Amino acid sequence: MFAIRKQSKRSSAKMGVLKTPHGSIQTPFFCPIATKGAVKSLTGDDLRQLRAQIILSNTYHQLLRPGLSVLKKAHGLHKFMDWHGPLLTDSGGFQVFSLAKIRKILPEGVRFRSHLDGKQFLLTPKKALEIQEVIGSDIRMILDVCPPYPCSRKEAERAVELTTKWAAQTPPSLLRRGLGGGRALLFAIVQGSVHKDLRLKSACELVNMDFDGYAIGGLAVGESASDMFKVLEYTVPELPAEKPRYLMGVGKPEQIVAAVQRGIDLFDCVIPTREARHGRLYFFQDRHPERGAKRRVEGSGFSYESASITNARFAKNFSKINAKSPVRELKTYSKAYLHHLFKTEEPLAVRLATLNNVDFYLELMRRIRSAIRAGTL
RNA sequence: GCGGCUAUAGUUUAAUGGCAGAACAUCGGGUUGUGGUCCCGAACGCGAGGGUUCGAUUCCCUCUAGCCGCC
Repeated sequence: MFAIRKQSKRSSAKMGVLKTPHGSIQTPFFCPIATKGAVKSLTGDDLRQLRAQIILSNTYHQLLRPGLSVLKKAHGLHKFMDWHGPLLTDSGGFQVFSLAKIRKILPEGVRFRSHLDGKQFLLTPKKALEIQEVIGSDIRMILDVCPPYPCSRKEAERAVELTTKWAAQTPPSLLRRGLGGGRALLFAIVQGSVHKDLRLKSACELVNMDFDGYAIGGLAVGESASDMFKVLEYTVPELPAEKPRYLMGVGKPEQIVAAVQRGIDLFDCVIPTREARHGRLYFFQDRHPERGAKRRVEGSGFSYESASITNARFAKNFSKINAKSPVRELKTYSKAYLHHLFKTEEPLAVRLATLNNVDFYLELMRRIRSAIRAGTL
């Protein structure tokens, strides 16, 4: 299921292959986000052109729209959206955090009042798995409670308690490993905010249940980057290295590199897609890494910049958006043209920017994997 | 040519005899398991001249320009 091909001697970074029903994934990898069933503005063909390995969707949002009856009739989200590679679904646990105003945490699950029509419904751990079954995802997440930051110690304790309790309700048939090659993978999520004892407790309890992989949740919700890495330092070693480790919702390129070095195999983040829609573009700076590089990524041998393409300096910059990209559009259009598209609010602007940023993140992961292979990370 | 109305930021405009506000545009910053084309910040202005007044963008006169009528 998860085979480690190379373990770094310099750090906890490792390279491997993760098998899923819709294909194998080279690790470490990054999931572009398709919460509502599309990586915003991109098609399935676009994702193939980008050489995406896997994408992420969301239980809560898929339940609301299109809803289970449509998804059943569509024979799952893969066919519906023309994406035939691996698919990961978040459980709805993040909406406990992001939609805090319209939900109530109960012992048996989370009661949401739909942000679309006000209808109430109860999302239980069992229901979350049933929805993910209908979606047909390859990697499924246990419903968790993602507390805000800062939060009281009591709130963090309760989040761990419920997350463990709900994980323990997983039907045993879903946990038996090695049965039927086509079985979806099931991951549990470690909580505990920034409290070491709670994180260790949460990790220990979940690891004993023998899930296919383990996620670290409740980070990148407002705490400082150094607090986040402190949590990783003591939490990651508690998670078995022979199973994939997933840092949810992270992050900036340098944070991904640093997390890989600490033993993380899998990431997702809205940064590339959301920032693309706001005109913030990511570029590698291979030619002049010293000059003008906004960020140098330690230990990885590359520099990058993120810049607002709407800045005046791009108005007459006729260099290609990305001459080296595997994506035809990025090799064809200039930065000046993309600048113009944003200034005039042409929808094509969002699409080209999204292609660029997803391409950047996927290339980042390819560079990380080759650095591990080369022994430099 | 005559009469009326108007003139405030690049644009559209608000208010005021005592610090001239906004929106869009401009310039810059932000965005972390997506309720998001969003959030934050900056620069930029009283058509010209004269008068009244302690003080005029505001009241008065002249000019200039624009709009609307009438010849």
